[in-house]
Amino acid sequence: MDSEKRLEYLSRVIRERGNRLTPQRLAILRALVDNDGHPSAEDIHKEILRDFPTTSLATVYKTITLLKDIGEILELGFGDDGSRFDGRKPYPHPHLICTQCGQILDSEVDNLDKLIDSLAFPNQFSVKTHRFDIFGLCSDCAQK
Amino acid sequence: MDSEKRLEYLSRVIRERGNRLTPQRLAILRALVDNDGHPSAEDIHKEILRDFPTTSLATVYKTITLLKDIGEILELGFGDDGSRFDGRKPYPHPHLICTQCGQILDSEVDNLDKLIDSLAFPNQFSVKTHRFDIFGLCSDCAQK
DNA sequence: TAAATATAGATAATAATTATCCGCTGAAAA
DNA sequence: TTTTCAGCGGATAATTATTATCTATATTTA
Repeated sequence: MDSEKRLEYLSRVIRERGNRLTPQRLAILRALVDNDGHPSAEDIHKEILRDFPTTSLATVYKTITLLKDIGEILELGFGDDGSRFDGRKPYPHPHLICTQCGQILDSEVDNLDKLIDSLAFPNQFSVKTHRFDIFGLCSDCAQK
Repeated sequence: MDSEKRLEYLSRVIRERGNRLTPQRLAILRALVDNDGHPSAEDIHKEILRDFPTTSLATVYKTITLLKDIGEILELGFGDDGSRFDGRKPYPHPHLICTQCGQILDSEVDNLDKLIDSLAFPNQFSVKTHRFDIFGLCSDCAQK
C-alpha cells in the first residue's frame, strides 16, 4: 500500500466525517502510515515532537481514538507494554512477536477466515473480528 | 480433566517446588480448578471471601503469579477489562469472546500448531506460545 | 517443639490510558 | 470582513488493574 495514497484516503475520510485535519493531526497520520513497524503511542509522540515540539501525548491518543472509531487503525494491546499500532494494515492478521527484542512481524495466511468460521459454527458464534499472536524468538534473537 | 485430580497435581507441584500450601492458597486453587469459565482475579477473590473473609486481593494475585511461573494457568489479558484466567486448561487454545456479555468460550481445533509452524517458517521464527482470540456475539446475544 | 522462611494482609506505588478543562483555531454563515 | 460555533490542542488530574513493600504470622521440616 502506497503511503501517500493512504494518507490522502485517511485525510478525506476524516474531513468527510466532519473532523478537522490540523497540522498536528496530519503529522500523526503521516507518522502512522510511514511507519512499517508497529509503533507505540510514545513512538509516534516522539516523532511528532520534531516538527511540533509542544504536542501533548494526549493529542496522539485522541487521533488514535479517532482512527479506531473509523476502523482505520489496528491496535495490538498488551497488558504490560501498552499498545502497539498499525496504521497501514488496519485489518486483523497474524503477528509474530519476539519476546526478546519486542519486534513484531506481520504474517499473511490464506483461508484463516475459513478456519475461524469452522471454529465459530459449532457454537453458533457470530464472528466480528479476531486477534492472532504468535510469540517466540525472531531469527536474530534465536541465534544468540 | 477431573478437578480433584488436577487440584492434587497442583498441590504436589507447589510443595515440590518448596512453596507452601496455605488454606487460602488451597482455596484459590480449588476455585480455579472448579471454575469451568474464565474468572477474573476479582471473581476468584469474591469466591475465596466466603471461606476466608480477610483474604486480600493481593493474595489472589500472588497465587496466580505462582501458577504462571509454574506454567499451570493460562492468562487472557485484555487491555481494559483486565485479565481472565483458566486454571483447567493452561495450554493455549482458541477462544470465542462475546463482546456483548463478556462470555468466553473455549474452542478446540486440530492442526493449529501446523498452521502456526507454516507461518513461522518463512521468517525463521522460533515459536514458544500463541494467543488466538475470536471476537463477536455468542448465540444468545446474537438473537437480540 | 523450635527454627527458618514463605506467606497473608494492608497499603502504597506503578503506569498506560482516559477524562477534564479552557483557550484557541478554522470553517461556514451573514 | 465579521461573527459564530464546535472541534481541537495542550496541560494536568483521574482511573484502574496489577505489582511492590512491609511486618506479623503461619507453615514446613528437623
